[in-house]
Amino acid sequence: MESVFEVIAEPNRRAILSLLVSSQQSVGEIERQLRMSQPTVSKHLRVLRDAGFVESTVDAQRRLYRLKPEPLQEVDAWLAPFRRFWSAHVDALERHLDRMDQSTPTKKKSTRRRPGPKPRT
Amino acid sequence: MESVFEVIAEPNRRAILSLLVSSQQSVGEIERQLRMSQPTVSKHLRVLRDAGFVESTVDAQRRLYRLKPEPLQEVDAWLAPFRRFWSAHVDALERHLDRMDQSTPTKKKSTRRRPGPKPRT
DNA sequence: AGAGCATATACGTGTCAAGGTATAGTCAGG
DNA sequence: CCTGACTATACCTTGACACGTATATGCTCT
Repeated sequence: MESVFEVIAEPNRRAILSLLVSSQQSVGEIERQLRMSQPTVSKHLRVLRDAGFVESTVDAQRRLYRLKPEPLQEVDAWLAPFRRFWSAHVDALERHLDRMDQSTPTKKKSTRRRPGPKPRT
Repeated sequence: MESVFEVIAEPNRRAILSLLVSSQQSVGEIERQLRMSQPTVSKHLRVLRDAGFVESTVDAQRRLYRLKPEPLQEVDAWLAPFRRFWSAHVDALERHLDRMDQSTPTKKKSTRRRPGPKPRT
Protein backbone atom coordinates (compact mmCIF):
# COMPACT_ATOMS: atom_id res chain seq x y z
CA MET A 1 0.00 0.00 0.00
CA GLU A 2 3.00 2.21 0.51
CA SER A 3 2.11 5.85 0.27
CA VAL A 4 -0.39 7.95 2.17
CA PHE A 5 -1.83 9.09 -1.13
CA GLU A 6 -2.79 5.60 -2.16
CA VAL A 7 -4.40 5.10 1.22
CA ILE A 8 -6.66 8.13 0.92
CA ALA A 9 -7.43 7.35 -2.71
CA GLU A 10 -10.05 4.87 -1.52
CA PRO A 11 -13.44 6.56 -0.92
CA ASN A 12 -14.47 4.26 1.90
CA ARG A 13 -11.25 4.97 3.72
CA ARG A 14 -11.79 8.69 3.39
CA ALA A 15 -15.27 8.18 4.76
CA ILE A 16 -13.87 6.35 7.75
CA LEU A 17 -11.38 9.11 8.39
CA SER A 18 -14.11 11.72 8.18
CA LEU A 19 -16.13 9.74 10.66
CA LEU A 20 -13.29 9.50 13.11
CA VAL A 21 -12.53 13.20 13.03
CA SER A 22 -15.46 13.87 15.35
CA SER A 23 -14.72 11.10 17.83
CA GLN A 24 -13.40 7.59 18.16
CA GLN A 25 -15.62 4.76 16.94
CA SER A 26 -15.82 1.01 17.21
CA VAL A 27 -15.75 -1.22 14.14
CA GLY A 28 -19.45 -1.98 14.50
CA GLU A 29 -20.36 1.68 14.70
CA ILE A 30 -18.41 2.43 11.55
CA GLU A 31 -19.99 -0.56 9.87
CA ARG A 32 -23.49 0.71 10.61
CA GLN A 33 -22.96 4.37 9.83
CA LEU A 34 -21.21 3.74 6.54
CA ARG A 35 -23.23 0.68 5.52
CA MET A 36 -20.21 -1.40 4.76
CA SER A 37 -19.70 -5.06 5.51
CA GLN A 38 -17.76 -5.86 8.64
CA PRO A 39 -14.81 -7.48 6.87
CA THR A 40 -14.53 -4.53 4.55
CA VAL A 41 -14.40 -2.15 7.48
CA SER A 42 -11.80 -4.25 9.26
CA LYS A 43 -9.66 -4.48 6.17
CA HIS A 44 -9.75 -0.75 5.54
CA LEU A 45 -8.94 -0.10 9.16
CA ARG A 46 -6.00 -2.44 8.83
CA VAL A 47 -4.68 -0.41 5.94
CA LEU A 48 -5.26 2.85 7.78
CA ARG A 49 -3.56 1.50 10.86
CA ASP A 50 -0.53 0.21 8.97
CA ALA A 51 -0.16 3.61 7.36
CA GLY A 52 -0.44 5.39 10.71
CA PHE A 53 -3.73 7.14 10.06
CA VAL A 54 -5.45 5.53 13.03
CA GLU A 55 -4.67 3.68 16.22
CA SER A 56 -6.89 1.38 18.25
CA THR A 57 -7.49 0.77 21.90
CA VAL A 58 -9.20 -2.31 23.28
CA ASP A 59 -12.58 -2.01 25.02
CA ALA A 60 -13.60 -5.58 25.90
CA GLN A 61 -14.64 -7.22 22.63
CA ARG A 62 -14.62 -3.91 20.82
CA ARG A 63 -11.73 -2.00 19.39
CA LEU A 64 -12.03 1.74 19.42
CA TYR A 65 -10.31 3.44 16.54
CA ARG A 66 -9.08 6.99 16.76
CA LEU A 67 -7.39 9.35 14.35
CA LYS A 68 -3.68 10.07 14.29
CA PRO A 69 -2.54 13.31 12.66
CA GLU A 70 0.83 12.56 11.11
CA PRO A 71 -0.04 11.03 7.72
CA LEU A 72 -2.55 13.72 6.89
CA GLN A 73 -0.04 16.34 7.91
CA GLU A 74 2.24 14.74 5.38
CA VAL A 75 -0.38 15.35 2.71
CA ASP A 76 -0.73 18.89 3.96
CA ALA A 77 3.02 19.38 3.65
CA TRP A 78 3.03 18.06 0.09
CA LEU A 79 0.39 20.61 -0.76
CA ALA A 80 2.45 23.56 0.49
CA PRO A 81 4.30 24.45 -2.74
CA PHE A 82 1.07 24.36 -4.67
CA ARG A 83 -0.58 26.67 -2.18
CA ARG A 84 2.08 29.22 -2.92
CA PHE A 85 1.40 28.67 -6.61
CA TRP A 86 -2.31 29.27 -6.49
CA SER A 87 -2.16 32.22 -4.13
CA ALA A 88 0.23 33.84 -6.57
CA HIS A 89 -2.40 33.24 -9.23
CA VAL A 90 -5.14 34.86 -7.20
CA ASP A 91 -2.91 37.87 -6.69
CA ALA A 92 -2.23 38.10 -10.41
CA LEU A 93 -5.95 37.94 -11.12
CA GLU A 94 -6.60 40.68 -8.59
CA ARG A 95 -3.97 42.93 -10.08
CA HIS A 96 -5.49 42.31 -13.46
CA LEU A 97 -8.94 43.24 -12.25
CA ASP A 98 -7.56 46.32 -10.57
CA ARG A 99 -6.11 47.49 -13.84
CA MET A 100 -9.42 46.86 -15.53
CA ASP A 101 -11.17 48.95 -12.91
CA GLN A 102 -8.95 51.91 -13.67
CA SER A 103 -9.25 51.70 -17.43
CA THR A 104 -13.02 51.21 -17.41
CA PRO A 105 -14.46 54.60 -16.42
CA THR A 106 -17.89 53.85 -14.89
CA LYS A 107 -19.34 51.72 -17.62
CA LYS A 108 -20.40 48.81 -15.42
CA LYS A 109 -24.01 47.78 -15.01
CA SER A 110 -23.36 45.06 -12.42
CA THR A 111 -21.27 46.62 -9.70
CA ARG A 112 -18.19 44.61 -8.96
CA ARG A 113 -17.12 45.07 -5.35
CA ARG A 114 -13.75 43.90 -4.15
CA PRO A 115 -11.19 45.01 -1.59
CA GLY A 116 -8.28 47.11 -2.81
CA PRO A 117 -4.86 45.77 -3.82
CA LYS A 118 -3.16 43.66 -1.17
CA PRO A 119 -0.20 45.21 0.69
CA ARG A 120 3.17 43.97 -0.54
CA THR A 121 4.09 40.59 0.89
CA MET B 1 -10.43 7.93 -12.92
CA GLU B 2 -13.07 9.87 -11.10
CA SER B 3 -11.67 11.51 -8.01
CA VAL B 4 -8.79 13.89 -7.53
CA PHE B 5 -7.43 11.59 -4.86
CA GLU B 6 -7.03 8.71 -7.26
CA VAL B 7 -5.27 11.01 -9.67
CA ILE B 8 -2.65 12.10 -7.17
CA ALA B 9 -2.26 8.56 -5.86
CA GLU B 10 0.11 7.86 -8.73
CA PRO B 11 3.72 8.81 -7.90
CA ASN B 12 4.64 9.80 -11.45
CA ARG B 13 1.66 12.10 -11.64
CA ARG B 14 2.66 13.77 -8.41
CA ALA B 15 6.14 14.17 -9.84
CA ILE B 16 4.72 15.84 -12.93
CA LEU B 17 2.67 18.21 -10.82
CA SER B 18 5.71 19.08 -8.74
CA LEU B 19 7.63 19.80 -11.91
CA LEU B 20 4.93 22.07 -13.24
CA VAL B 21 4.68 24.12 -10.07
CA SER B 22 7.84 26.01 -11.01
CA SER B 23 6.91 26.65 -14.63
CA GLN B 24 5.15 25.19 -17.63
CA GLN B 25 6.88 22.37 -19.46
CA SER B 26 6.60 20.52 -22.74
CA VAL B 27 6.01 16.79 -22.88
CA GLY B 28 9.59 16.17 -23.97
CA GLU B 29 10.99 18.21 -21.11
CA ILE B 30 8.96 16.27 -18.61
CA GLU B 31 10.00 13.04 -20.27
CA ARG B 32 13.68 13.89 -19.89
CA GLN B 33 13.58 15.30 -16.38
CA LEU B 34 11.54 12.46 -14.94
CA ARG B 35 13.08 9.70 -17.05
CA MET B 36 9.75 8.34 -18.13
CA SER B 37 8.81 7.03 -21.57
CA GLN B 38 7.00 9.45 -23.82
CA PRO B 39 3.74 7.49 -23.97
CA THR B 40 3.72 7.22 -20.22
CA VAL B 41 4.10 10.96 -19.85
CA SER B 42 1.38 11.63 -22.40
CA LYS B 43 -1.00 9.23 -20.72
CA HIS B 44 -0.46 10.71 -17.29
CA LEU B 45 -0.92 14.18 -18.71
CA ARG B 46 -4.17 13.02 -20.25
CA VAL B 47 -5.41 11.91 -16.86
CA LEU B 48 -4.25 15.12 -15.23
CA ARG B 49 -5.90 17.16 -17.93
CA ASP B 50 -9.20 15.30 -17.73
CA ALA B 51 -9.23 15.87 -13.99
CA GLY B 52 -8.47 19.55 -14.42
CA PHE B 53 -5.04 19.53 -12.82
CA VAL B 54 -3.35 20.89 -15.94
CA GLU B 55 -4.13 22.63 -19.16
CA SER B 56 -2.12 22.77 -22.34
CA THR B 57 -1.36 25.38 -24.92
CA VAL B 58 0.00 24.63 -28.36
CA ASP B 59 3.49 25.80 -29.31
CA ALA B 60 4.05 24.48 -32.85
CA GLN B 61 4.66 20.74 -32.50
CA ARG B 62 4.98 21.01 -28.74
CA ARG B 63 2.30 21.25 -26.15
CA LEU B 64 3.10 23.24 -23.08
CA TYR B 65 1.42 22.02 -19.96
CA ARG B 66 0.70 24.28 -17.04
CA LEU B 67 -0.83 23.79 -13.63
CA LYS B 68 -4.41 24.61 -12.74
CA PRO B 69 -5.20 25.19 -9.08
CA GLU B 70 -8.76 23.95 -8.57
CA PRO B 71 -8.33 20.20 -8.02
CA LEU B 72 -5.54 20.64 -5.54
CA GLN B 73 -7.60 23.24 -3.76
CA GLU B 74 -10.24 20.57 -3.47
CA VAL B 75 -7.76 18.35 -1.69
CA ASP B 76 -6.85 21.26 0.51
CA ALA B 77 -10.50 21.78 1.36
CA TRP B 78 -10.96 18.13 2.24
CA LEU B 79 -8.07 18.45 4.63
CA ALA B 80 -9.62 21.34 6.53
CA PRO B 81 -11.58 19.41 9.19
CA PHE B 82 -8.53 17.34 9.95
CA ARG B 83 -6.42 20.44 10.36
CA ARG B 84 -8.75 21.58 13.08
CA PHE B 85 -8.42 18.14 14.62
CA TRP B 86 -4.67 18.07 14.78
CA SER B 87 -4.22 21.65 15.84
CA ALA B 88 -6.50 20.85 18.74
CA HIS B 89 -4.16 17.99 19.52
CA VAL B 90 -1.09 20.18 19.39
CA ASP B 91 -2.78 22.63 21.72
CA ALA B 92 -3.60 19.85 24.15
CA LEU B 93 -0.01 18.69 24.03
CA GLU B 94 1.23 22.20 24.65
CA ARG B 95 -1.05 22.69 27.61
CA HIS B 96 0.17 19.38 28.94
CA LEU B 97 3.80 20.38 28.54
CA ASP B 98 3.09 23.73 30.16
CA ARG B 99 1.68 21.99 33.19
CA MET B 100 4.75 19.76 33.28
CA ASP B 101 6.98 22.81 33.15
CA GLN B 102 5.29 24.25 36.21
CA SER B 103 5.41 21.05 38.23
CA THR B 104 9.00 20.21 37.31
CA PRO B 105 11.13 22.80 39.09
CA THR B 106 14.38 23.03 37.08
CA LYS B 107 15.32 19.40 36.89
CA LYS B 108 16.00 19.28 33.15
CA LYS B 109 19.40 18.54 31.66
CA SER B 110 18.42 19.15 28.02
CA THR B 111 16.76 22.53 27.92
CA ARG B 112 13.33 22.44 26.30
CA ARG B 113 12.51 25.75 24.71
CA ARG B 114 9.00 26.53 23.51
CA PRO B 115 6.85 29.64 23.19
CA GLY B 116 4.27 30.33 25.86
CA PRO B 117 0.64 29.15 25.77
CA LYS B 118 -1.31 30.28 22.73
CA PRO B 119 -3.92 33.02 23.16
CA ARG B 120 -7.50 31.76 23.22
CA THR B 121 -8.91 31.06 19.78
C1' DA C 1 5.74 17.19 -51.29
C1' DG C 2 8.69 14.67 -48.19
C1' DA C 3 11.60 14.05 -44.07
C1' DG C 4 11.86 14.33 -39.31
C1' DC C 5 10.45 15.75 -34.86
C1' DA C 6 6.90 15.99 -31.14
C1' DT C 7 2.87 14.15 -29.21
C1' DA C 8 -1.22 11.18 -28.85
C1' DT C 9 -3.48 6.82 -28.97
C1' DA C 10 -4.39 1.52 -29.60
C1' DC C 11 -3.57 -2.87 -27.99
C1' DG C 12 -1.84 -6.56 -25.14
C1' DT C 13 -0.01 -7.92 -20.64
C1' DG C 14 0.97 -8.24 -15.77
C1' DT C 15 -0.01 -6.72 -11.26
C1' DC C 16 -2.59 -5.44 -7.49
C1' DA C 17 -6.26 -4.04 -4.70
C1' DA C 18 -11.21 -4.27 -3.21
C1' DG C 19 -15.12 -6.93 -1.97
C1' DG C 20 -17.67 -11.26 -0.83
C1' DT C 21 -17.99 -15.50 1.67
C1' DA C 22 -16.38 -18.35 5.05
C1' DT C 23 -13.92 -19.06 9.18
C1' DA C 24 -11.01 -18.26 13.28
C1' DG C 25 -9.96 -15.85 17.56
C1' DT C 26 -11.52 -13.42 21.73
C1' DC C 27 -14.18 -11.69 25.38
C1' DA C 28 -18.47 -11.28 28.61
C1' DG C 29 -22.23 -13.41 30.92
C1' DG C 30 -25.16 -17.14 32.37
C1' DC D 1 -18.02 -24.23 29.95
C1' DC D 2 -20.93 -22.70 26.40
C1' DT D 3 -23.17 -19.30 23.78
C1' DG D 4 -23.42 -15.14 21.49
C1' DA D 5 -21.40 -10.72 20.25
C1' DC D 6 -17.42 -8.43 18.15
C1' DT D 7 -13.50 -8.31 15.28
C1' DA D 8 -9.75 -10.18 12.35
C1' DT D 9 -8.10 -12.97 8.65
C1' DA D 10 -7.92 -16.41 4.59
C1' DC D 11 -9.21 -17.42 0.09
C1' DC D 12 -11.18 -16.38 -4.30
C1' DT D 13 -12.86 -13.60 -8.07
C1' DT D 14 -13.10 -9.57 -10.60
C1' DG D 15 -11.87 -5.25 -12.40
C1' DA D 16 -8.88 -1.43 -13.04
C1' DC D 17 -4.66 0.69 -14.12
C1' DA D 18 0.20 1.29 -15.39
C1' DC D 19 3.57 0.19 -18.69
C1' DG D 20 5.73 -1.24 -23.13
C1' DT D 21 5.55 -1.61 -28.06
C1' DA D 22 3.72 -0.19 -32.12
C1' DT D 23 1.33 3.11 -34.76
C1' DA D 24 -1.25 7.35 -35.96
C1' DT D 25 -1.56 12.39 -36.19
C1' DG D 26 0.18 16.90 -36.82
C1' DC D 27 3.61 20.47 -37.45
C1' DT D 28 8.01 22.63 -39.46
C1' DC D 29 11.33 23.27 -42.72
C1' DT D 30 13.63 22.52 -46.92
